[in-house]
Amino acid sequence: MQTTSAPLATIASLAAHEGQTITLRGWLYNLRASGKLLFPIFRDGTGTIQGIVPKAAVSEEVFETLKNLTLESSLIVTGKVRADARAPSGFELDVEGVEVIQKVPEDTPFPIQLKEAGVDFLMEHRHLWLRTPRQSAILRVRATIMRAAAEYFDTNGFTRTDPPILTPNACEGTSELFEMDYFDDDKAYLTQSGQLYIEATALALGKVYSFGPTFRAEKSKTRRHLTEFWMIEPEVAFLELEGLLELAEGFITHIVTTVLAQHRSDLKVIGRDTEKLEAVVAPTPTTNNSSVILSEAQSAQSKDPEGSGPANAAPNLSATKPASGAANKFPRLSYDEAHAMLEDAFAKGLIETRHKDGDDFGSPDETYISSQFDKPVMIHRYPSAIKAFYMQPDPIDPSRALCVDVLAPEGYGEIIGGSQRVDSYDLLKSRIEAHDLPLAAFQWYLDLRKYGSVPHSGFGMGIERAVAWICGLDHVRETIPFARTLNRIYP
RNA sequence: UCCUGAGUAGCUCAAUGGCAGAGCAUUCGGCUGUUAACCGAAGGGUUGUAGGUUCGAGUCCUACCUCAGGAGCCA
Repeated sequence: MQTTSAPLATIASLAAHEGQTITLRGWLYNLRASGKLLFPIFRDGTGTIQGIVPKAAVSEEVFETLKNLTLESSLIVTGKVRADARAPSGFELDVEGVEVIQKVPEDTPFPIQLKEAGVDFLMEHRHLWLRTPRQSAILRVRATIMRAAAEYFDTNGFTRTDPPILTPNACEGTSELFEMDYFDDDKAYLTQSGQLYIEATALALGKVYSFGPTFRAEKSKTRRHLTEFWMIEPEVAFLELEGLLELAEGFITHIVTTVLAQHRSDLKVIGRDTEKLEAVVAPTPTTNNSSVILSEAQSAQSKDPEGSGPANAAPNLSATKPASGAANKFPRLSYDEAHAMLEDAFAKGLIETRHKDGDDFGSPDETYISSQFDKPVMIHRYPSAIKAFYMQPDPIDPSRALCVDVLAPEGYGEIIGGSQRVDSYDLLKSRIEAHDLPLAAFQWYLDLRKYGSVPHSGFGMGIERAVAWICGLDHVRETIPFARTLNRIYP
């Protein structure tokens, strides 16, 4: 077998090798046989292609080797690339030679079947499940989402400053944190957010972001929760809430645009309806929709360039607009407007439980609200009482926090949570005390308000929820190579 | 922590309280254009665990274990 004489190629690049004899290195994904004609399907990590092996066209050895080969055996195959209308990808491989690297034993066949399988079984075999085309496609899209997210900040003047993963204590209690011994008598906790630390780096560097894993020991068992997940968090000095909303719009728009540009075929394998994603990044039409008018009024305020003081002097934020110049506005609702929408829906019998004014929104509430729009919806100014201690009160109504939750469309729920931060030393100190948090542990955080405090804002986006939404998945466990959930830490 | 549901062949699932079954996978045989191929045959079982009711339990009862979906909480 002269399998190494032909040039190496990947399946994804076969269109460029039509008519040539090439070598592929990969695995046997499936095998069909029809008498003296074999149809092996090869995969190599970049895609799959069907090979054609007529008994009369190859040596007895090659035919028998392939005929008896087991699924997921590793191999090197040589063949000629030929366009064929019958092939899903448009190309087939006329096999000329094959070299088996390792044959999967017949008595221990590859456990992941092409037919249906249950969640428990698949998760128990996650290390092998990853080989299936759909799972591979999801991981490729995830990689692009992570790259595009970092790229958006990298090209807009942000400096990446990653916070520690081991932290001395919680920012909001320790019950949701993973605890571990830290030498002698100390305890350490796995971070649940780098926010407090990047507030410090933002005041050092202006515009910063962090990107890394975070951990929550919440006993949540839902399609939206992992105990270990990745979060990307920007934090910007001299940025107020309205600017933060624009930042989130530009950020999400860039990510979705990039995925649509680079992963059409992967999204097709995953089964994603890309029209829903096109709608997200479509330039905002001028309409009479009240929430759009509201958002334009607000952004007009915040865009006032040298206007009302240092608070609006966020540097270069115009650079975060889409390069095309076309504005992509997401609908914006205040907490009160969202509550009114839910009241209306309850009155019409569209939701089962009535939302109580002053309470946070539940999952069914978020699902209803986001289903009213084809773009992500931004809900701002929640009651301070149900939000974190570090959120700046709205000067117009101090009972409201200058915060925002971004809900993904199609019922995917919250993917971004952010706020303008308290910048007054005295207010922050009283908030820490009111929340019964240990003042000593927050001394460094209070220092940030003592030495040149400025208005500043930031948000965090959970990568897995964003991937689940963009890929149209029904559970975040498929968005990360090895999901960590309440009941599973294997493999 | 609470609510709901599910555990039967390697996988996905059937089985009125009365003989433990099918499809896929595996093995063997057939088929020169198959698209999760198809056709024929074979092997494959401590019905999650421990008790209980009954002439008889996969099926009914109790406890426990495991998993799933949801609530709360969050990204």
